[in-house]
Amino acid sequence: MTKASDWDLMAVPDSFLTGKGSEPDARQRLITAGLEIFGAYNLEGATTRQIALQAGVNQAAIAYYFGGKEGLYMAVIESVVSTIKANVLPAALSIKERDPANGFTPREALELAQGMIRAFLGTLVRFPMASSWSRIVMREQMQPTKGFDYIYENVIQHIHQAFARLLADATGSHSEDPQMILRAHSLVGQFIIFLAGRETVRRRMHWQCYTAEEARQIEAAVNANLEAIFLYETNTPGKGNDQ
Amino acid sequence: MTKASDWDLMAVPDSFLTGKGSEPDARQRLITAGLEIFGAYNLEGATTRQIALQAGVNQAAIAYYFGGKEGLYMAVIESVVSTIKANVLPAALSIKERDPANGFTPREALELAQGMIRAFLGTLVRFPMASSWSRIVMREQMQPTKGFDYIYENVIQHIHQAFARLLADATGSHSEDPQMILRAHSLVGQFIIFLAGRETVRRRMHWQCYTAEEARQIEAAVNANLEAIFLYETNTPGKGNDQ
DNA sequence: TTGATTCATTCAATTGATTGAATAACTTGG
DNA sequence: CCAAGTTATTCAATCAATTGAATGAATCAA
Repeated sequence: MTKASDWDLMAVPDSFLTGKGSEPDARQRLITAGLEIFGAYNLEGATTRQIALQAGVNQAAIAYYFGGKEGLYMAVIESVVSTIKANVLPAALSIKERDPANGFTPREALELAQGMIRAFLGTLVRFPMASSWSRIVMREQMQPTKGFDYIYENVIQHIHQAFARLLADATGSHSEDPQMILRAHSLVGQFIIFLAGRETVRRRMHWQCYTAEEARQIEAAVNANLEAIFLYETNTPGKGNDQ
Repeated sequence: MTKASDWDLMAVPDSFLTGKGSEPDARQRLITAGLEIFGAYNLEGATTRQIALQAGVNQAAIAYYFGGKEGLYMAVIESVVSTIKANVLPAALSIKERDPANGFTPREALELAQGMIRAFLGTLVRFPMASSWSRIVMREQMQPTKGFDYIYENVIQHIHQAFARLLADATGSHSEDPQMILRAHSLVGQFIIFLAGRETVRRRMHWQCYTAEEARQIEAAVNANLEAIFLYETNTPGKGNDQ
C-alpha cells in the first residue's frame, strides 16, 4: 500500500502478460505486492492472504487475474525480467553481437565490463524493489522453477555471454572456450556476490541496505579486481597462465 | 533411506547438540534426511512427514528428538557447520591469526588463497550432500534466521577475514580497510558463485553436478583470476589503482 | 519393573482455491 | 440522454487439503 507508491515509477507495461491492457489497479497492485512478499519469503512461504492484504485487494483477485498463486509468481518474474531487460541488457547485447573478427582491446574490454557493472549497480540502487528481485532470482538458482527458464533465457544468458566475450578478447582467447566461460562465471561472481551474499556483506560492512554511496564503494572495489584480471596478462611479460 | 548410507561417512559427532550421546540411529537419520529435504526445498517448503518418510522414522520422532521442525532445522545447520569447520576452517584461522607485523608476500598470499579454494572445492566434491549445504546457506543469506548467526560466526566470518588479510598483504593495504574488505568480498564471490549461481553454471556448462573433474576446471579458472588479482600490482610499474 | 523410544491416530490451525452474490463499469437500443 | 442489459470486477464466506504438533497406547531394553 504505502510501499506501492515508490514502485509505480517502474511503469511495467504488463500489457504483454495476458493481452488485456486496461487494468492498472488491482492487477498491478498484486504484482507489486507479490514481488515484495515473494521476495521477503518465498513461493511456499508467502501466503495469498498476505499478498492480498499488502495489495489491498481481495484474496480471490489472485485467482481471478492470475489463475492462482503460481500464476502470480510467474507474472512477478516476468515483470522483473522486463525491467532488468530495459536497464542492463542493451549493453550486453551490443557486446555479444560485436563482429568476432573485430575484437576488443584489453582496455576497451575492461571499460565495457566496468560500464556494465556500473549499470547493474545503478539499477540496483535506483529501484527500491531490487532487493526483492535478487532474492527471488537467487532462490530460483537454488530451486529452479519454470520461472528460471524465463530469467535465464531473457537475461542471465546474455549477460554471461557478454562477459565471456569481453574476457576472451582481453586475454586473447575464445569466448566459447570452456575455461574462458568458467573464468567469466568467476568474474560475474565478483559483483553478484553482493546480491547472493547480501547478509554477509551487511554484517561485515555494518550496512543496512545498498544506497548510492554503498554502490559507489562496491563499484570501486570490483573495478580494482576487474582491472587486474583484464590487464594482468598484458602487463606481465611471461604471462603465467593456468597451472 | 537409501540416500542416508552415502552420507554416513561424514560421521558428524552430534553429541554436542543436546548432550545426549548414544542415539546413533533415529536421531542421526533425521538430521541426514533433514539436510536433504531442507536443501531440496526449504524451511517452509519441507514437510515433517516428508522428512520422517525419508529418514524411515515416525513423524513424531522429530518433536521427540528436536522439539519440532525448527529444532531439527537448527540441528541440521549445526551439523553442516561442524563439518565445514573441520574441513576448511583450520587454514583460515592460521592465516587470520598470523602476526600482522609479519606480512605475507604477494606470491605467498596467492598460494595460500589458492590453497583455501582448493580445500573448499575439495570439500564440495568429497561430500555428496554439499549441494544441500550450499542451498541451505544461500537461502539463509536471502532470508536469515537465527541459523545464519551460527553459520556466520563459526564459518563465514573467519573465511572472509582470512581472504581480506591475504589480499591486503598482497596489495600492500590493511585488512580492516573497508575498501579492502569489499575487494575481499568480491574475491570470495569468484568461487562462491559456483554455489550461488549453480543453476546458471549448470546450464552454461551442461553439467549435471560437481564431480572431481568439474572441480578441477573450476579451480583452474578461479586460480587464473586470482593470480591476476594478487600479482597485478606487483607486476605493473605504474600501478593504476581505482579512478 | 522402569524408563526410553516408536507408533498410529487425532487435533487445531492454516493453506490455496472456489463459490455465488453484490457491485461497478460499460454497451446497446430507443 | 436514458434505461435495460451485459460484462467485468470485488467481496465475504466456505471448502477440502495439508500442515506441525500432540496424544496415549504399544514396544523395547535394561
